[in-house]
Amino acid sequence: MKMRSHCPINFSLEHFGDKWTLLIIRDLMFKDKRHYNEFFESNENVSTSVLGDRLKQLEESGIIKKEADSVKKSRIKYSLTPKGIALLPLMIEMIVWGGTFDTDTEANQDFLDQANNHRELLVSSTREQLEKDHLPS
Amino acid sequence: MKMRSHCPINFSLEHFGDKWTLLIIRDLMFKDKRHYNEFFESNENVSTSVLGDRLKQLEESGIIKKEADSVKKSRIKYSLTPKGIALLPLMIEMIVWGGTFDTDTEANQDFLDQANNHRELLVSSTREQLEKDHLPS
DNA sequence: TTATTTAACTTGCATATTCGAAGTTAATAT
DNA sequence: ATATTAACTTCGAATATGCAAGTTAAATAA
Repeated sequence: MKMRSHCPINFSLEHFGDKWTLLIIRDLMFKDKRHYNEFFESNENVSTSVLGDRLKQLEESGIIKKEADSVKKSRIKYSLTPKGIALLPLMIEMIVWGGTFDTDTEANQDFLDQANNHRELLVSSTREQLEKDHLPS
Repeated sequence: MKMRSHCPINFSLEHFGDKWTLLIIRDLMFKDKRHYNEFFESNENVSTSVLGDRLKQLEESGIIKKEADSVKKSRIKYSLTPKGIALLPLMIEMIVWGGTFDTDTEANQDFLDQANNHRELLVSSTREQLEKDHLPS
């Protein structure tokens, strides 16, 4: 990967500084989506070519991983890695900022209140659940 | 602004989901840069056309504002608005993630330690300083 | 006073990236 | 045997980006 600089913000942007990558992470993290077609059916209408490309890049950078679904072996299941789960605090801040400044937000008010008033608890309980669902046991 | 959805994460991405916007915010927030040519001279080599476009969009969405420099009246000074200062927690999480996973990071280790161990204090003290420097008194 | 420099853009064009529609492959389900 | 589901690939068109050059207006230097 060609890096413009080793500024940590730039490093983050090189990994997910585009309009689509974090929507896939959102689906994995907060919407229990684990399959290609579920990402494809999201509200924001990603195209198959962009979706395929982003999934590939996320896997290459170790943020997600693919595995055969335990039920149907032809089906591919996507999981967050520890590096992907580490994006949780950032994602929460994205929700807080967007939920605060979009007058028509769909953000859950309880979630916003929790994020504002009991952030540590929200982060740790969500992280625990993600580790159960995504990391090998 | 055409919005793909009112998901708060999508709302955030519509505002700064690209490779350049948050680098301008970084310069304003952490590097004391307040002028066009200072942003232009950043390590990441933004082109003038993209820089001009992003400054315009950030102003239109109320994240930054322009004003005449108090010293030279021909000079334009950029400031963060409250909506821009509200990006501070998000920016700190970008620094933490990037600083954690880039083996060659330039991130300041003290800053990372503070963000990990005394986050509230780091946020509030930085916010206070930004309010002094950027908001009208 | 004239010339040069600085600052903040704007424009035009070549290149690169992204998009959307359609096609492909392989494994089920009927 | 046929249809459907899932996960992609491919390709031309639309869009965004990068680069060089040009513009404007004020400030400083000769």
